[in-house]
Amino acid sequence: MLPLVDNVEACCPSFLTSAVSEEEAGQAARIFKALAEPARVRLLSMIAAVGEAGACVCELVPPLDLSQPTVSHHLRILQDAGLLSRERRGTWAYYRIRQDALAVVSRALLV
Amino acid sequence: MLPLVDNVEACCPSFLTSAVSEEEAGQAARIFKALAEPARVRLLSMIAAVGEAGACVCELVPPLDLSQPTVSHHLRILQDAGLLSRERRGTWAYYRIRQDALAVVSRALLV
DNA sequence: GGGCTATATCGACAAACGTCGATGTTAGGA
DNA sequence: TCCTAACATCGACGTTTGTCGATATAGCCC
Repeated sequence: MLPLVDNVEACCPSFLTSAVSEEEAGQAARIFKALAEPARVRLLSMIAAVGEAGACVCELVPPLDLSQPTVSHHLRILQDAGLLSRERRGTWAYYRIRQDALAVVSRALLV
Repeated sequence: MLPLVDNVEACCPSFLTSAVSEEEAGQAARIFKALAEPARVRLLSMIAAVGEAGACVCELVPPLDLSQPTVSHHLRILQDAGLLSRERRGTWAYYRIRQDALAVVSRALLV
């Protein structure tokens, strides 16, 4: 699936200066929807905390009190939204924050 | 209902510097949930666009293709999240953006 | 190849959510 | 006081979503 945020400039202009179009609102809402779940906020936070090294799924499952399939499900949603990138190293999968994507969302909220 | 964002300093420290607690994640997620709907993004955008004057419900219903009760429902969710303030003037209800609340959310997303 | 480990996908189910029409509430005007 | 207008709440319905156990896939090692 195509990430919702793949280009810093293309998406989500500040919707506080002038009314956004129906399409822009839909794109913004889909990104916010990815963030609209405590488990996903914690995942994003934990992954951001380890920085460029990336966090593997095996580190992320225990802190959350959720099954491994559920954690994989949430990671996929964050990745589909363009907020995470995924990299395989051997048997493990490492997730990293896409800071540019978060910057876009952050900027969209400012006047 | 108590707004989720009623104090700029109290809520939502940046969750990108270090892992947030379970409770902080829940608070952040509830705010993002309020934004996780195209109709609500458009409402927020339209209300922000008119500035301090505030927007009355009668102006907000026609552009969205939704019934008046549904629009009232969305406005309530945004207000409960602390993103909007409401004021009655005669028969009309005027909604305004709470910029400080949006600033909190925006800052939480930055490194 | 066979077995083991890490992760992803599938199918199902309950809970949450968006939507509407109908109705309630509040305020202004005749 | 009665009527009308603006907005909010209620009750119901279909859809979406989070969750799990079971299963599939991918990759390492013996």
